[in-house]
Amino acid sequence: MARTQGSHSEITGPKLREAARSLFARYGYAAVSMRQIAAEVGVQAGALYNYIPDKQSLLFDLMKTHMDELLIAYDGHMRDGAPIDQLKQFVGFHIRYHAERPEAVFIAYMELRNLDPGNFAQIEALRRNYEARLEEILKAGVESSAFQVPDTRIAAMALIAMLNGVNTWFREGGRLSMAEIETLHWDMVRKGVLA
Amino acid sequence: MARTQGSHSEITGPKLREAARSLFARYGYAAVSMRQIAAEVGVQAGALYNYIPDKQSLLFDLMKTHMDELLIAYDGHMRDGAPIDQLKQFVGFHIRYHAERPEAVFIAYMELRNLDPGNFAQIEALRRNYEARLEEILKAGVESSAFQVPDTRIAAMALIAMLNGVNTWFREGGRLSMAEIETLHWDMVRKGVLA
DNA sequence: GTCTATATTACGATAGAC
DNA sequence: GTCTATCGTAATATAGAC
Repeated sequence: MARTQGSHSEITGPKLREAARSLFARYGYAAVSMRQIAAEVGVQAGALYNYIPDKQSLLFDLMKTHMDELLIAYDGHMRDGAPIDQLKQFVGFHIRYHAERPEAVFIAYMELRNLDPGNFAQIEALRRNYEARLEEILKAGVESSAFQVPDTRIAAMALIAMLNGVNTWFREGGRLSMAEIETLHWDMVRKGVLA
Repeated sequence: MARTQGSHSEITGPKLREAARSLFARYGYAAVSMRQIAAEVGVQAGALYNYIPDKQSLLFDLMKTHMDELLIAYDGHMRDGAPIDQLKQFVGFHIRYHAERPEAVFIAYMELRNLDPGNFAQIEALRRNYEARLEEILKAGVESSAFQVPDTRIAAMALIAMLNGVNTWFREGGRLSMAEIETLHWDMVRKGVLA
């Protein structure tokens, strides 16, 4: 510690993203200054521009990376099975994956309006992509008569909204464990879509 | 029009709140300047301080008023009945009331982190108050064996999260009417809690 | 009650030394 | 790659004229 000058490209880059993720999640993109981020990283504000062209790119990078990783993780996690099994996998994956990275999740849906139009369109496309994967499960369940869902699009959005709710209040060490919360939600989801 | 000076206390006050509500909802509290609000109202920025002590008070006033009115409207809307009927009333009330004032709703849950600590505590108390009313319905239903809900607190939060989801995508004139959306959600809620 | 003008502070971003 | 210093702009809020 205590070195105030010198080259640190391999650590400053990641630290910059971590600091921005933490601060944006807590105070919001518009309320956080480049100077605050720099202080958290341990450099002066000007030094940040060796890593990013501007503040907007930093926000976009965080959101794009989060969505890309979400889709990759989802595809790696899912196994074949009946619609009811796939739905259970989705619920478990969604709750746990999001609970493990609350900051990125929070930013991804609170800061959409602070994205430039072109950036917004890209993130929106990824979000719809994820939503569509749940809808496909619901559609398959309706076709096999396992589910009774009058409108799979609405149901997919409603279920994701419900599952996202966990992220607004869950804290490690609270009254319920993550596993219990998962069970309780799966119970409601299952009953809600079953024929 | 075209009068650029003079007294307008009876219209400027409400116009100020309307402008702030609209701009905060669209761009976020931190991203909106007093000058922007003043331009929307049709006065200079300094004139706004005849109506509010500072920007923070303006945000708090919008959120406090919204929550107060929500609770009053809820109490005026609810009628006695079996838990299942009360739950249906809650779902209908919540979806419609929130759909009618999307800006205030959006602000009420996106701008919580921009409230000063004392203001935050007040709004949080009102929000928990509203949530508790749904939980009471669920508890009554469990006691009468009409509902099977293992954890009424979690279920209340999950259901409200699901219903709030409507506000993030509903637009008048879309594929589905408000009544259809209400029916679809009631269908899921009902099945999700029934014994 | 609103205006113009301004005090004070902070912002994002850049330039040039090391 | 990071520093110090700074450019140009804009923020909240206030003062005093009308």
